[in-house]
Amino acid sequence: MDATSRAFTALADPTRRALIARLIEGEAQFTELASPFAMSKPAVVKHLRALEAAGLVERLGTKARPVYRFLPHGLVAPLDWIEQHRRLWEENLDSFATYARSLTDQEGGTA
Amino acid sequence: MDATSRAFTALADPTRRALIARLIEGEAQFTELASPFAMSKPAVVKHLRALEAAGLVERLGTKARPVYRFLPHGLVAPLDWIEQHRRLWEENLDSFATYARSLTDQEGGTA
DNA sequence: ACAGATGATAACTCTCAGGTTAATTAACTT
DNA sequence: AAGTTAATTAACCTGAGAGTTATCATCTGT
Repeated sequence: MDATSRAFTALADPTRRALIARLIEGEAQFTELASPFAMSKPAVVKHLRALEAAGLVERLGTKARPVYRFLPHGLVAPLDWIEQHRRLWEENLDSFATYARSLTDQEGGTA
Repeated sequence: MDATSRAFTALADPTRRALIARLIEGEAQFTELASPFAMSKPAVVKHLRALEAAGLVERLGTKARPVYRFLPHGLVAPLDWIEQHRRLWEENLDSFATYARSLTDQEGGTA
């Protein structure tokens, strides 16, 4: 699976988006990260692993009491994809407008 | 499922991203949309349904020979989410920098 | 009217994501 | 060193996603 797909997949889950939102406030231990959610702790662990795999989060400190940190670079791939395609869309609109105008100018009539 | 999750889910699949990229070039019928892909036609139909459900694509014209069109508004929700959280991250960095500077200024030492 | 092509649906398989409980590991505390 | 707690891993269940083939419906052209 490519990096862009992994990033979009990671962001597709509301629990994972909430974890990111929390980590933007600052680093946190697992217990604090898991506390807002109704689900079991292993479920939260899996979400954190998905975020790690997508490069959105890293684990620091000891193995038994790690601290989780947000990695903003993980947002670059999905952001770039969306912005590039929005730009392509706008350019396409421009070129269509230019084309339509050239028709109008040359032939003096609407289709 | 909320709209943001649907949009990110739709964008998580490379086939669906390729369909969007094609539709940005202009409207297209089903056969043309499906032709670049190795998979069967029903598989492409399902991807198009996912894009419709996410508000990224609409179907126009007759039911039997529809034309598919890209809907740029479908990119708004995921783009907003990413940009908002990137902004929050930057503000958080700023506030941390401000806080750290205030400590340095007042107490004249590094922690 | 009917033959061919186009697009969609039905029904099925298979894999994987997201959840559970129970067991395990690793660090602190005393 | 023994016990406690925090975090993870193991093993399992279930449902949804992505694909298949076969069938059906609807236009189009002659």
